[in-house]
Amino acid sequence: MDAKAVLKAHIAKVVQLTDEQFDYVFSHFKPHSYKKGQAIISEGDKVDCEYFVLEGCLKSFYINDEVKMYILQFAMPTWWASDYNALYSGSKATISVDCITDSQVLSLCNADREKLCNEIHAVEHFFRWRTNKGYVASQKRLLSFMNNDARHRYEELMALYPALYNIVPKQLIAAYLGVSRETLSRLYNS
Amino acid sequence: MDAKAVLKAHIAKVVQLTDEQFDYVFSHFKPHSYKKGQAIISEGDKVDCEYFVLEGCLKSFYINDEVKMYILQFAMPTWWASDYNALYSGSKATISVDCITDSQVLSLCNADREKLCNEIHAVEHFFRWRTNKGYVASQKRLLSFMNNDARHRYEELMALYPALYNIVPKQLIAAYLGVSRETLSRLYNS
DNA sequence: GTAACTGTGTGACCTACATCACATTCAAAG
DNA sequence: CTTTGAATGTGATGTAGGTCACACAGTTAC
Repeated sequence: MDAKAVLKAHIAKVVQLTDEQFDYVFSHFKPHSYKKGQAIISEGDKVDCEYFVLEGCLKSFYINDEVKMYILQFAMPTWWASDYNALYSGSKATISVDCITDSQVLSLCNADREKLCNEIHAVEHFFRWRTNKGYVASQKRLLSFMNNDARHRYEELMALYPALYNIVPKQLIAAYLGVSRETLSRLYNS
Repeated sequence: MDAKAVLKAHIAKVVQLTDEQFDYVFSHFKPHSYKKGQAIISEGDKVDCEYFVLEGCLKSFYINDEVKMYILQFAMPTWWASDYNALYSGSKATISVDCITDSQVLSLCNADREKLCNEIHAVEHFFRWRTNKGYVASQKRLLSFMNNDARHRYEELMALYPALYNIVPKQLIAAYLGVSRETLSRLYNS
């Protein structure tokens, strides 16, 4: 399935666009190929775009003063990633995004998204829906953080996204769970 | 300022509605008065509405199997609260909402919100904007949870919402920070 | 081949915070 | 004014998980 078909199917799950509307929407997306390890957004960058994953796997992450990394999100195919705070507010990136594996993505810049949302009501509806999803997922993860210990969160993650286990180094899984890699190692070896 | 004016000012910060449009939108909101301690959404309820706070203070919270409470959000005037997962998905409430102080709120039911979003493009834009805000705030809080210790999170919260210190029992602040009330007590007495 | 680098396991120790127990303060109700 | 109960403070002790140190793969670079 090509980029266009993937995006079309993704949007069609939520709203109906005519073919002309979709073609118009799609014309605002730009395809990109990235290699494993390549950065898409780095701390301090001006953030203009968000990214829709076609193939591969991205991560969005924060690195603190002690150079410890925390992963906000793994982005698999048909997921979106960016530093949304920076994207919406126009501030510099504090969240970075890079590639865990070789990846194909489509970029959509903020101005174009807003333009499309303004021009096509259904597109605005789509993005409201998508952000809702993200919001609810984020709340759930927050609760899981408060409520559950590391083992529980690990099992939750593996149940939800078993594919991650093979694709993603365990260091990164630890950084997503908010534990040290040593602790994670001890968790599943017992 | 009456309910109508408060909501109008709140929406006007984001989108422009004509007076007729706003009157129409407002006609879908219902005013409610609640007493301190009164429940608005209880675990297991069918969730039909979200709530816009005019006066007072609500909390949305989760209670786990060991009857420990975790607070997702304090809702002050002009904030919104509900169990959004249940509201959007039609499932039963796992998140509860109740009143920390006597409160005045406006309710908007899910079907009406969707209807209004569909009928008036600007309203859909408003709700997309609002959910964006919530999403970004939730991500920030998640990061703070992973990155910072309890003292840091406490100071962050007090810097952001100093008003909470006077209004909200410290038990509840602890439940928001995700620490025991004993730990919180030790934190600010040193 | 070997070097260098990145990822992972494992032991020894340390710390932030939870839990339990009880004392105290404060506010509401009689 | 007294009683009751909720909210808060504080000590003693337990534990999940962090940190540091080092060993041992598995890859990539030469």
